[in-house]
Amino acid sequence: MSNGSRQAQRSEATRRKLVDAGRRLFADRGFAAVGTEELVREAGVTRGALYHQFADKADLLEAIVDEIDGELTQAIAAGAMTDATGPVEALRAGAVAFLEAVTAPDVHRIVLVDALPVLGWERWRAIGLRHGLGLIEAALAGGMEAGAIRRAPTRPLAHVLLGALDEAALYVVAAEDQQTARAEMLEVLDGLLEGLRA
Amino acid sequence: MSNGSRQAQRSEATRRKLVDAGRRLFADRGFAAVGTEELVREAGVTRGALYHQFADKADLLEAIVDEIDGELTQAIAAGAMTDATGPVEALRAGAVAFLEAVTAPDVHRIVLVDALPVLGWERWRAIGLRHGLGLIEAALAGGMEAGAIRRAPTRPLAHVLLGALDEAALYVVAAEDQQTARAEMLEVLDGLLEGLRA
DNA sequence: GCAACTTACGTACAGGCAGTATGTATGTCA
DNA sequence: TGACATACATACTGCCTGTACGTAAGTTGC
Repeated sequence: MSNGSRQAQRSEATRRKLVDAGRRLFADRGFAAVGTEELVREAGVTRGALYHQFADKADLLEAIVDEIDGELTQAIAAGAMTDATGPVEALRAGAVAFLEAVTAPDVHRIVLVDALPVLGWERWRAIGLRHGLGLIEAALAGGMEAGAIRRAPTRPLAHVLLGALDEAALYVVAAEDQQTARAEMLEVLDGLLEGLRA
Repeated sequence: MSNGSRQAQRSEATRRKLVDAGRRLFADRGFAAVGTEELVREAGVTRGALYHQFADKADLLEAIVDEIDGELTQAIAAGAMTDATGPVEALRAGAVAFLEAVTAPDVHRIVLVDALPVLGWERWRAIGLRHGLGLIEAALAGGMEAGAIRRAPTRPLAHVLLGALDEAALYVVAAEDQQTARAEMLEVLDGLLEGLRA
């Protein structure tokens, strides 16, 4: 792959425009409700560019989900979870940060609502494994190794925890009073996480 | 509502045909991949009947989800959970039954994958509250009243548990070896539920 | 038991949208 | 600098949902 070539730069620039436009529009009105015509208009390119850069509309969504998930996980891992006193505390800090960040429409609408049926569970899971799911699984494995967390199959446990977090996020976003909803959810999640201790 | 009138019977019959056909086809290939033409052909009616009985395609999906969710919850509540020795045991029995029943494609594909973005979270949640979510919440409230479960906001807790169950179901269905996946998931869920005790 | 009305369904049409085929310009490399 | 590849532009096709309108079956007041 010719790296910094002018063509590669141009490609990358249009990909950026399409991904950015997709994030905005899909987050606002949902994947299905945004036509490719409006999408490329917003991005300042043509449909030809879209279908040159991506196989189809779902492929663009996959790129968007991957980016959002990556940013989110990166921020949580590098931020809240780093200076935790132990594995359980790290997971709790991650949950707090997650519920905080998920208020942004990008995350919940695109990643939690629209992505699953469009990409199918396999592709969706594959993205998660590279990011949030992987982070949780690593934290769990580390905690078990250190004797802080009761031993259990890490992969299924990570799935279950992420499922709980996702539903918690949707609950908070849809709540009329997000403040109390978030507080209640953190209390609940805290209880679950405490139950993980060895 | 004229009850047993011949018209009402006819209406109910075509509704049944449409709902049944939808369950089969949507479960197999997903909501978006099945056109209304094929749907009514399978049901043995015409598009006119479809759009007379339901406002739109999503409205049909809502009826299907409501029916599936109702059947599932009814079966679990009347079956596994009745002869449990306590609230936590009842929840565990419910989880077992749920993971067992969810292997049928109706449930996971339609209810867990397709329904959310089509109906939106509000409508989706409203259905759940009438069935599975309501069942869990009632079990939790009863357990807290009886002192068997640690006190916590029941509604958010029910959401989180159902989210965990849903993700567990998807995990099991997608697994190559469903037997071990289900066993692992039950072990994990059991741990979470044990953590609920007072 | 018939006429006015409603319900249930059939059919043809219109708009929109995803994906493709084909053309063109720009960049790359021997 | 000429052959080739990449990146994009545009026109077109098929599909699919929802709607408008027509018709037949059923129901109710008198």
